[in-house]
Amino acid sequence: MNLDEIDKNILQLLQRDSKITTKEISYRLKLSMTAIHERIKKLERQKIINRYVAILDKEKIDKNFLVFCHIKLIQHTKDNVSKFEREILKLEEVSECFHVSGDYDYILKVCVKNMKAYRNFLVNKLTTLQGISSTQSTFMISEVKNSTEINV
Amino acid sequence: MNLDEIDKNILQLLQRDSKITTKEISYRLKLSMTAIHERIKKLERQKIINRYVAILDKEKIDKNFLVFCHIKLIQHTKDNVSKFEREILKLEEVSECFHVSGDYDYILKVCVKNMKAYRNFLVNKLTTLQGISSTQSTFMISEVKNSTEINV
DNA sequence: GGTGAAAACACTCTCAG
DNA sequence: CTGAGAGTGTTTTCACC
Repeated sequence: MNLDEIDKNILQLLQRDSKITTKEISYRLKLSMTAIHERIKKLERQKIINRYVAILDKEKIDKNFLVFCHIKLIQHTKDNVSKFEREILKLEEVSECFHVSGDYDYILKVCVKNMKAYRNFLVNKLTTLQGISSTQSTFMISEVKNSTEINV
Repeated sequence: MNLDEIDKNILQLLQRDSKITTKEISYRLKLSMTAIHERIKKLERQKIINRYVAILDKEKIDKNFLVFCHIKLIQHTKDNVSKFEREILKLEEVSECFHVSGDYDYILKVCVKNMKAYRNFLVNKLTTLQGISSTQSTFMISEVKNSTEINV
């Protein structure tokens, strides 16, 4: 896993724009195309680069109503937890779900069209799951920063 | 913006794997390469596809300590808010920041190496910003789902 | 809207050094 | 790591449905 400065630079560039060519990277980092190519392939093999994805404009596809939903479970038995987590994976409105410490057990990031769609999600999907003790919704007013980039 | 079923299918495929070739898409959707190519270019021009990025494995690059940091501001004057938001953008540890309704003003998603690094971020970076009334940290125990895909 | 084909080009990938 | 060559995918254009 030992990443040198060149690897880190490559990862930074690819995190910002994965359509950048090895040619362009080799030009910027003053290395041959082959060297850059080998390094990228190695990073992919090591699964340091997990995948390449297209990021959409949430507003343009009418999914800009973002809600953080905090969930408490009734019991934290192994069965309850794993069943809940399996069900969450199936909900397409949930883009992220983290098991967390603190006042509640899970934080969900939910992406829908509007409040009506959120209500529908809450009433007909989320709260039909077994084992939920309470939910608390926090609504996004505006997006200040939303990046997939991590500083390496 | 009117997306038909073909556009939606293309967007779904590209959100899952942006390295998929137009050839492969045309095969799956039973359309010619030319048609697929034209549609992708249109989606890019319309900025429905915002960008293409590489997603890294947080664990492998030693940034798997994820914290949700809830922030309250002292005053919500325009100056305070815009200055705070500008400063947040500069913090590389903050991958996401949303202005939200509810008990606090902002939710930050912070990605660092470990608790020590988080403490350092909190003490030396975040809380040196002016206008913050309080912060509350919620730590990730485990990641259940973490997707960039949105259902179109 | 769509097809299919051809040509030009760019990038990826491999290999010898 | 480099440079060059082969292979593959992209991009554009065309005539046409």
